[in-house]
Amino acid sequence: MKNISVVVVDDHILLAQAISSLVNSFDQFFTKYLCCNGQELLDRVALEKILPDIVLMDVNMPILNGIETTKQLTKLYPSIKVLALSVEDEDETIIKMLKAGAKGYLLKDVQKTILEKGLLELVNSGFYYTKDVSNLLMNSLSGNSNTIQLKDREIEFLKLVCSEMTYKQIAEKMFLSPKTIDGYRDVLFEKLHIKNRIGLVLYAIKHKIVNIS
Amino acid sequence: MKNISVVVVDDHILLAQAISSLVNSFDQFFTKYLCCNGQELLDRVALEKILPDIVLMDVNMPILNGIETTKQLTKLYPSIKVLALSVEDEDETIIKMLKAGAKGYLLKDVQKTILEKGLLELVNSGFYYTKDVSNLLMNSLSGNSNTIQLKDREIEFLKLVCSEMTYKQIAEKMFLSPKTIDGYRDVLFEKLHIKNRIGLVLYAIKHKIVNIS
DNA sequence: TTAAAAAAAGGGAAAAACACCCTGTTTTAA
DNA sequence: TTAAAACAGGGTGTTTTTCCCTTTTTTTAA
Repeated sequence: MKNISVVVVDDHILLAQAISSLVNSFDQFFTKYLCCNGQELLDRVALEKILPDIVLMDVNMPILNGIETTKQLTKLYPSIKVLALSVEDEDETIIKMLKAGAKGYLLKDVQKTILEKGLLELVNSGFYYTKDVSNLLMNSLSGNSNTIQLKDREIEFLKLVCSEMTYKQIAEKMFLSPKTIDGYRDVLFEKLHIKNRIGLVLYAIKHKIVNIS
Repeated sequence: MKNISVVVVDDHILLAQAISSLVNSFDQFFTKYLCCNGQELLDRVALEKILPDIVLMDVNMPILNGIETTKQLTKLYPSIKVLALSVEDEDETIIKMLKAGAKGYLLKDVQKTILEKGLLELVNSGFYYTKDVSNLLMNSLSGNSNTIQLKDREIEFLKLVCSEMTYKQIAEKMFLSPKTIDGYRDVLFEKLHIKNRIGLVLYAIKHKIVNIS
């Protein structure tokens, strides 16, 4: 009966164990093992002869986050089905996760029956999208993808903006002229419909470009 | 055997159910019911003849958060033991929660055995503190409590600082002269050892005075 | 009830941020 | 291979922020 193996990846051990306990309460599923972060999962899977059927993956994790982990995992082992499980309901994050190869995305505030249903669907159909996620996907794919693309250098700049440094000091740190920094700032103001540096800080934090720990 | 009742309060239903499943796997404990937020808990408890023994309370919740809920709950029903369960490891939050009347504080990244131990201790001793929390309490009580106290108006100001408004606009919104706002800012710079407005924004976000949703 | 403390308001000036103009060079893509 | 886009930088002026001060008003406590 219990023939479908699940691996739970979550940096909060108690939560991982709790979810594992829940999974074990489902008829057809059992938890193979738990991992505290993405790196641990990749290391562990690499050593295995028999791969897990499903990985229940948290998105926000230290060391190697859910998105990166999913990217690498699905590339190396396309047969493993990743179901993202997160508190994060930002469109951008969901899209990123699905692009990375996740076969479904569940918010942590769904009912456990939904989780069971999701796992079953994943086995039967190979994917599972809730209505919300489907709608999101539709909008995203129908040209409406106004995902603002930031360049590497802009992201680097944004990180420094979220500090008490002046633009002059940021320029020094990036080995650029203060004038160039002026340019970066103005471009971002335009791109993000923002008026001042406070706006940049709020944007960077909201979109997790920097992490205030 | 299963004679100690536990109520789980967490806004993420799946997590509440998962933790509940875990609790039910412990010998002496059973989950009485789940709540999605503090208000729901208070309403429910008010209707009951037999109170739960233990409440496993998340700290960050919508509608009525863990701290406020604990305050009210322990005031009305001192016999109920609240065990805080959170991802939050900020000293300030922990102190607040314990001051509110929680009998223990567990991080969500502990082992499930610790949870079981905590629950047992709670029943036997009436409280359960991990080593970390004990140390924190010590430092906090031994005069070393340099918890920076912000005034209501300062908090109101800080919230507005975390927006794209200029100080002049903030002054208007608070019905004060821009010069008074200058004063507020300078006082906070001094208090928080900060150099500029960006510092204020970072502080406010880090200490959850504003919530970037 | 009076002295002290805190809150509110203000003047002035330097520094930083912002806005808008511009010129080249280097990459990228049609 | 050529046009467009991205990148780096310059000049100038305005606004906002920051940091000195001082003064008035309100609150608090002795």
